[in-house]
Amino acid sequence: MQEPTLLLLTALADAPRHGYALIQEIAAISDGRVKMRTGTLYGALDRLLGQGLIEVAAEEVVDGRARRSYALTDAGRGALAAEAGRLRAVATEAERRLTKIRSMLPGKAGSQGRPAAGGGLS
Amino acid sequence: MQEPTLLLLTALADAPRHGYALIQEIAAISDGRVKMRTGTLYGALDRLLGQGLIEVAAEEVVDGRARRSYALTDAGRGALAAEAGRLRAVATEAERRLTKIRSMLPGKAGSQGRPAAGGGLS
DNA sequence: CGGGATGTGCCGGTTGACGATATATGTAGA
DNA sequence: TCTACATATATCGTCAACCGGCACATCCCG
Repeated sequence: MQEPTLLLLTALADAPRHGYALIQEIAAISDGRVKMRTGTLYGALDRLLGQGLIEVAAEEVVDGRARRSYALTDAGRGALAAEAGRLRAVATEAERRLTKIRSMLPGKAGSQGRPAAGGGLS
Repeated sequence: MQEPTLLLLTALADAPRHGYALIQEIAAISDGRVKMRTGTLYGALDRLLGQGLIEVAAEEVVDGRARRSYALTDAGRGALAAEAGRLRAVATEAERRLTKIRSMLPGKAGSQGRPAAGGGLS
């Protein structure tokens, strides 16, 4: 799962939303850094519908415009929770390693350079 | 940046490593869930070399086998730190939203359903 | 009447991940 | 000895996903 997809599921995590609202919500979540295009959005929406991670929550007409709302399914909630946990673990591990190397003085770091790789993440 | 690439940079974050060691390190980091193939590895390595995020740290011959070690550049460290921070923020936000919806009792959750989306992430 | 916001949808290009495959040496077991 | 496996690097073609761009339609404001 890539970041746009993660952002999309995150934007749906607390309430059902329709496509255009998702674009704005994702911009808000990412502090304006990610401006998802409609090509990405509707492609991902179709894919996630096919995977059963989201479902169509409502199809209404507001001011003459069709508006289709999407919601997370239980599978989608599970997938999002698993993905978020995994990514946060990797991110934490990356930050831990970056911090560690900064705390080591330059020159002859041999013995402490490679701390037992296994089991680091739970 | 996708997850395999993130894992690759993470595996290089505390010490230089050569290709085959990276595959094992990534398996360890991900608790055995990610078994990176050589196709993915060397493709990503070439790409990251081109982007200046990693560099060749050593080229030696051990037991008749060529062994090329890679290390993170300063740019690579910066990119990894930025990426890890961003992903952790999104993951945390996803978990916050998932938790929130679970804490709400069914029926008439209208007023608290949509808390000002902006600024949530710093 | 024009432009911008709202709203959904498709198409083609590019990138990156992946499985398969090739090559080569050292080590352990049948 | 011969075979299989771990170590080690590298290339190829395919496929999924993201992305920019475009098209279409309605509403509001100037």
